[in-house]
Amino acid sequence: MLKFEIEKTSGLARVGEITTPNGKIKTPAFVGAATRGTVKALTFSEMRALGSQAILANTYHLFLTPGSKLIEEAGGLAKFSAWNAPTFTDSGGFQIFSLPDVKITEAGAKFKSYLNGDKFLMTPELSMQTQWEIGADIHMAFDQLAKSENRADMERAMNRTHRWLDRCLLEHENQKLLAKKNKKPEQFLYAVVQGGTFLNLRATSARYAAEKPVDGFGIGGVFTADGMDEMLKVVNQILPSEKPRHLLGMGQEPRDLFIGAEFGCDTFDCVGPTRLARNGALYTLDGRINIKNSKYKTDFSPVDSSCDCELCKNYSKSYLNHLFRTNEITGKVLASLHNERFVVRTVDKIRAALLSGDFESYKTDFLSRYYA
RNA sequence: GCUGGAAUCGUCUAGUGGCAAUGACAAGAGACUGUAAAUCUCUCGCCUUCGGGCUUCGUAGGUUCGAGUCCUACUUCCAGCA
Repeated sequence: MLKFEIEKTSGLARVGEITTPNGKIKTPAFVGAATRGTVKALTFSEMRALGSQAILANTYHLFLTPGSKLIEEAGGLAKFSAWNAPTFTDSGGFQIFSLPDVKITEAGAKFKSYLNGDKFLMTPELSMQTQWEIGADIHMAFDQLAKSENRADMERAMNRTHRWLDRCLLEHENQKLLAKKNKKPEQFLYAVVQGGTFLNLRATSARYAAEKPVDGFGIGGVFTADGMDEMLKVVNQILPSEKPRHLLGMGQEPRDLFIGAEFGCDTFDCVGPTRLARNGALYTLDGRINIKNSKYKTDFSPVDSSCDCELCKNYSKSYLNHLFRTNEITGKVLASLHNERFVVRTVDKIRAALLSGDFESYKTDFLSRYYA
């Protein structure tokens, strides 16, 4: 069983520490999105320097290239990428939802490779096998997101997710035995809770997952902070408190992190910070700015004077504006560094505030300023 | 000096009688939440009560119902020859 120690709780919120074979994660924590085994535009030494504790890669992408067997041969994702710290893999379930031309049956999802059009069938079993080969510390169960907000669709996807979870667990147990025999480090499985915006479906899904011998939980299918507090309240009151919970894909908006932590989520991952950065949108305590705007051409102040990242300590908005206008790679690097630092630090401060009992005031101060 | 060729929105460019005029870049703005995303969308002559109105394709004339497109002259640039 995955080791998760809770240091303090406050309502549904908790401060804790997850121990993986590749190291510890102090929670709540923001996990960097490293879909292809890299956080776009950043090196892992930069990620470490900005305080990132863990990364999340994607089974689908790594399955296609370079292939999970190769990563296994290289010694697993943490070693292959030289990240050498805790790793998660997403199951590929999200790709069923987001890619065009995916056919879903009870068996699994027929994908078409975006690289060369090759067709293959991703099943719960194959996802588990692939994740074991990739060798991340924490795996996500292969799940299905509904393609509409329609209740019937949502319920169907949820039920399929549950049936697939059982298959994932069976395969995971097989892989666990195999690993033991081969003296490979243990790897852990999170079940994924679905149910969309329907609170009773969420409750059903949480109850289903709660009874399974999994190591933790992913909460999936969330796309907006609207109603997220109510949903998390329902789900996290049902999920056993002694196991960690990961809020899948949320964190582009700082409010997501506050709501997520307050209502009992321990880790977050999101592509938003780095994608926004590459596209010129930067977080500041006073809200998001678009560094490409002409008004920054002659603004020689830092992006966020309270930020301790490399960008804000050394460079001006004017310089970053110039890098973006001239499409210099370094602009995207510095912006990514800043945004990633911003979210990591925000979650770290949430952790500190929970510990000191100042969460409410920190939250109010931050959100009222950011969304003013 | 002669002989060809060319001048179109900030730049390059499409356009061979129905055109406020193509495309790219630049510029201005917006979007982005388990990443087929260093991507995508919108605006980009002036004015507008959003119906439309006005002024545009080097300059000046002309032909034509209609000219960026055809003709004449001029101006500038390019190439070749002297």
